[in-house]
Amino acid sequence: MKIEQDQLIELSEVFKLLGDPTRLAILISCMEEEKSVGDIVLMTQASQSLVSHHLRLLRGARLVRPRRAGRQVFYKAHDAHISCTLKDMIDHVHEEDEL
Amino acid sequence: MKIEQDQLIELSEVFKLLGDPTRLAILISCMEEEKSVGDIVLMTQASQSLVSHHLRLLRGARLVRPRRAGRQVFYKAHDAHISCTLKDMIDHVHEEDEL
DNA sequence: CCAATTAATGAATATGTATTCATGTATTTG
DNA sequence: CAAATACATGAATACATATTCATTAATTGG
Repeated sequence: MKIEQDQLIELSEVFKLLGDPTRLAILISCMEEEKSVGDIVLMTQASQSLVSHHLRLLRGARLVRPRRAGRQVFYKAHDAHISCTLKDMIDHVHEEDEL
Repeated sequence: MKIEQDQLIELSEVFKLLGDPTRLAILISCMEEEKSVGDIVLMTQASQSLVSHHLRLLRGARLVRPRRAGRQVFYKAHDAHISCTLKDMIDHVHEEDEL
């Protein structure tokens, strides 16, 4: 397995973003359908401010993308590949429980 | 996508481990074949101590497994699923470069 | 325009963690 | 057994980052 230094860092930065439970929950919550920030706040039980901060990071890494609709902003997982990888790993975690 | 709180945390802890470039490099370096700690030190250009510390974390999460042979200890990626996910994402990073 | 709602931001803090340095442990060889 | 090699560990430090609090910006409805 070969990998350049740049790519290594790039990759680890994505993992780092997925490595916080709150942020991971946020990403998962808008993996299948668009969710408003308010929705995400409710689902994750995190403060509005914290959710916004995390969303900014996820946006910055292009892991989610925003769509403004009136005063609400809807977020959705940006990349299908990320979604699939996530689903795979979630399934993996589920399987482990069944052993 | 449903996921329990426990699993969310478990999953984010795995990502957190992959989220450090040095540790990710270490894991990648022993993804296909066993590598001694010394080999890993050479490949990653990190200090022996740092490599050992990271290996302990990776061991703790069962991401790698050790095998002692004389004075050397060989490490290898523990789980095929992790390896596959990693390969997928590395391939993904490669593809992005070609766009 | 004003008030209300929804989201984003900046600064401050508290906590976590990557890295180093010095040292300790296991194993082999002479 | 002594010395050398290969790896692990603990404490200390430096750095990063998650979270909160207070405030600001954007948008809509009255």
